[in-house]
Amino acid sequence: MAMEKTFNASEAEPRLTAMWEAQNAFAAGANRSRDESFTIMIPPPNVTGALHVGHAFNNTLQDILIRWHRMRGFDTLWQPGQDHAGIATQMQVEKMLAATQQPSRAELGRQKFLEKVWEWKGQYGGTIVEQLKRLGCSCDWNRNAFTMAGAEGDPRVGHENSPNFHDAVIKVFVEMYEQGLIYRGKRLVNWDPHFETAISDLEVENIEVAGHMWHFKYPLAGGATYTYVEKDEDGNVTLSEERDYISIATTRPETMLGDGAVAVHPDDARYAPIVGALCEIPVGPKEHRRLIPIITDEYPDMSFGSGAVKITGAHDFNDYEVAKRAGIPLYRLMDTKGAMRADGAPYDAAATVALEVSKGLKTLTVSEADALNLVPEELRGLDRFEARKAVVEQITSEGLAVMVSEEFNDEDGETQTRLVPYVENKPIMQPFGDRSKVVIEPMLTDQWFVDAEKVVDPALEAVRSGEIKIMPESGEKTYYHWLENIEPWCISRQLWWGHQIPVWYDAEGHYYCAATEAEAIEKAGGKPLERDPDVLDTWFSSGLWPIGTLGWPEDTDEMRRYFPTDVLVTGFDILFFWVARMIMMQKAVVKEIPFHTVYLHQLVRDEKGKKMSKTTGNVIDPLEIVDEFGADALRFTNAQMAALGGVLKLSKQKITGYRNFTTKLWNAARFAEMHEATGSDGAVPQAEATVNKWIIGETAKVRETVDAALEAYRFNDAANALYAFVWGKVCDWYVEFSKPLLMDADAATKAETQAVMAWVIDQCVILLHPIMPFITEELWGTLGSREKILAHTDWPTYGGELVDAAADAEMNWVIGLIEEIRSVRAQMHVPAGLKVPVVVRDMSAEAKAAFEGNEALIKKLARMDALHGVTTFPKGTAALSVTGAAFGLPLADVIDVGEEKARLEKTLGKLAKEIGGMRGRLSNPKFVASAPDEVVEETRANLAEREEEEGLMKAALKRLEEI
RNA sequence: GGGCGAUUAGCUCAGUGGUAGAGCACUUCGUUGACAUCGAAGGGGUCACAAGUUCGAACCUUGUAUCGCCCA
Repeated sequence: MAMEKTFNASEAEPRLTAMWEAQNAFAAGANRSRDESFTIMIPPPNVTGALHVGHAFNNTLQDILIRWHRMRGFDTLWQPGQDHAGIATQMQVEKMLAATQQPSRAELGRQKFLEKVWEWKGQYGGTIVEQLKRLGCSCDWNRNAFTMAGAEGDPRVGHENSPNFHDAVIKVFVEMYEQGLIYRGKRLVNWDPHFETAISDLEVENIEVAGHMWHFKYPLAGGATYTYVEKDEDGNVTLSEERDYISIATTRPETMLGDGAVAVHPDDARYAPIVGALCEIPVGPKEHRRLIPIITDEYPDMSFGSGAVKITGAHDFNDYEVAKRAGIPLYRLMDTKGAMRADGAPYDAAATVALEVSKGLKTLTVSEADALNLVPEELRGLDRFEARKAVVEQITSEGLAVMVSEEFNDEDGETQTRLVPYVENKPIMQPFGDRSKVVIEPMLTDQWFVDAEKVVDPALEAVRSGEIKIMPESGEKTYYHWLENIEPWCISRQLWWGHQIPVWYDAEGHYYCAATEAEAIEKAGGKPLERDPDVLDTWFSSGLWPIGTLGWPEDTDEMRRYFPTDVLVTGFDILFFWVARMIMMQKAVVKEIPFHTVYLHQLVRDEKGKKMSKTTGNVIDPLEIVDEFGADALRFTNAQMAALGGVLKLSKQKITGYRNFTTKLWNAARFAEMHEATGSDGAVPQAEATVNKWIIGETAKVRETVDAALEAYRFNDAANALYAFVWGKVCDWYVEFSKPLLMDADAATKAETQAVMAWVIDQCVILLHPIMPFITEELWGTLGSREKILAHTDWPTYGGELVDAAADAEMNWVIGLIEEIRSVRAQMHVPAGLKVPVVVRDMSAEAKAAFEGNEALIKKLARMDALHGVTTFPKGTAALSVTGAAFGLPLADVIDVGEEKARLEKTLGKLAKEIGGMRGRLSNPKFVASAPDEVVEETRANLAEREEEEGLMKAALKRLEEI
């Protein structure tokens, strides 16, 4: 049956996917023929996820590595699975509930809500798996894992093979707790007022927004005054005045209510007279104004603002450090929604206690300070941004804002000056939740932390020693930088969807960490206990992905065979979130590295380099691309743009180009099929004809290039080499060369060429399979009856031994001659269909042999008829710039002397430039002395060739001038 | 402010010391028996700038400029 003109991807892809699946072709160990294993853990996409271009890119690279190793006979495992994605999933399900008019999360309660989430997961969690299959991903789908598999409520639908994942997570928490690597503490954390949970530093995005800086006066206690003196650089006094206040600048006036002190730099002479004094927070009921001390600390920047900083330890990370150093109490002002607190005792009672603390009459424990609500009654319950407005208004109306003069035009258009509150409009960096997009509030809360400093050293050492290699290398620098400055990792989340923390509390607030409630009760001596309602950060469990998916803590066969895994392919953006934590946790838990290589890539962007986003409308949907162009085109594009460390710009135009490449390959195969040159047995064919020897050598070269490129994770090099080989060598030259041999040559040559052609096409298909699995598997089946599917076909191992240097040289000369004839024809406007004679003189024996050995090919491809040996060129002959002989096209009738002169002069110009450079180098004794011999030799040989060409061209030009 | 990276053809980008490359776009020609999702032939670059190292620099070093990303 004749092949269609193009590959029908939309018909073939699902059929091939089903075929692979029916054969269980991607099972761990499939096509295994050697002992070494090769394992990749998929970066688990969120269960809420839909395939985007980033997944498509990332998984294409993994699949290339996996298919390549599987064909090479490694014991190969690509472990798939999904991440439960705490916040994202909880958010998604809540949205669904709202959209379908079901009871909300709060109305349902924890138990019922979690049932809904599991139900939702069962329904939609498999979406991404199907999408990855459409891309051709050869994961062992029967092993599909889930980071919450085995957790309470898991109905075990589907086929997760890792019911232990939850047990593994709990076991690790308990062990790390017992080793003192996990602790509970009241610390300042990033609080997300939308989701009402703590989040880690990494989940915060600092974004520059337009903000204001207010300047307020904090009056000194009891109306005290001091002389405020400002000096310039030379020490000359520029300002001296009596002040009864200290000036403070802030971008967050609402937090003034929680101030515990004002800090100035110890070297700041301006405030030296009042250090140790008390000043008044200028907000709240007059009769209960709080007094706070003026202290010194290295933190304030003398040149910034007034040089004095208010210290609100419970709502700012820098202030928190200052407060801790100076023993300043931390007063929390807000509730979980980011509104001003409405709990606790009335303001006057709380303010009275705080005043005693400021005066040193009383000290508070952290929780006593936290219990104190210092929000005045009229602000209680107000949203933090509303409270800000109220505070500013109150201070300003009381005349305690710092005033500056401003020019304005009055009714008559006259310029006047007036005093206005000093408010600077300036960009400020504001923290936002990466999921909720609301302003994050630093908040003092009780949370669980991993003492990262204690587990960081083995992780640093693993990379420093080279045990783990991060590619590109710049990733290692980033890795060191972060790990060397690591902060405690807040791992508790006030969510419901996730691994519930295995800690139970008794009525007195003592807590017991254990794998099960029964064990905890036992530890508590039988007391009734209540479990910590919080769940673990999703990244805590995904940090255990490499071992959890292999059945740890059980001593499984898979753990022994596939762990440590080999390569992790993932985005740069989760280097800290996930990669570093996996290394830390695997090192802490099983004392081994999780993988030896990390391949980091950039974000996939649009063709202009912009981030894809729904609002910009530049999102490319990989599934639409697959529909339109086929998965292979998208995959080839992904591989082609995967330069190490490169920016990834995806464009439809590029994809179209590689879709065209699949058509090209298809048609080369179709040509082979038409000439019964298909279905080799895989053995390298024996060849007599130079052209066949040559293409066998070229094939061997490209196999070596592809292997070397993939070995070095240079996917772009592998893709480009294959593209250049298939299109530029096989299609452009070999298929064309083969035509006279297949159609007009003797039976033996024809048979040989059929065998070589069949082998070459098969090799193209094999070598392209990791990148383009569908079209190649289809061709494999179409072109022959095979013992094994292509995905299980052995990867070739031939190499340089197949390269025949003489054949190589001869074919390069033939190609050069053909190109030169074509070029002269085109420039001399010889009609494309016209066959022309060629004249030659001074032909070397080599050139003669090369010409005669390939006469049929040359004549066909250059559209020439006979070659005439001559002693002198006839008038009007255009000379060819080829070595080994003086060829010419006798074009007396058609030649345009002017054009030919211009052509020759241009060629001579180019030659002169090259020759000049080479002569210059060779005449420099230092070059000859210092450069490697082979470079010198190469230059000499090159120069001789160019000089020969130059001689021919000069002679031709001279003849032309005689006409 | 700190860290990392980039700057090469009109565009998008490869190129780790030895003759500046690819794809796309562009121009001209083409119904030659695989392919018009194609073929042939062309035009197009002071490798950001400056100084240095070297026989030799797009590549190494230093500085400058511009842009990007991450972290404060």
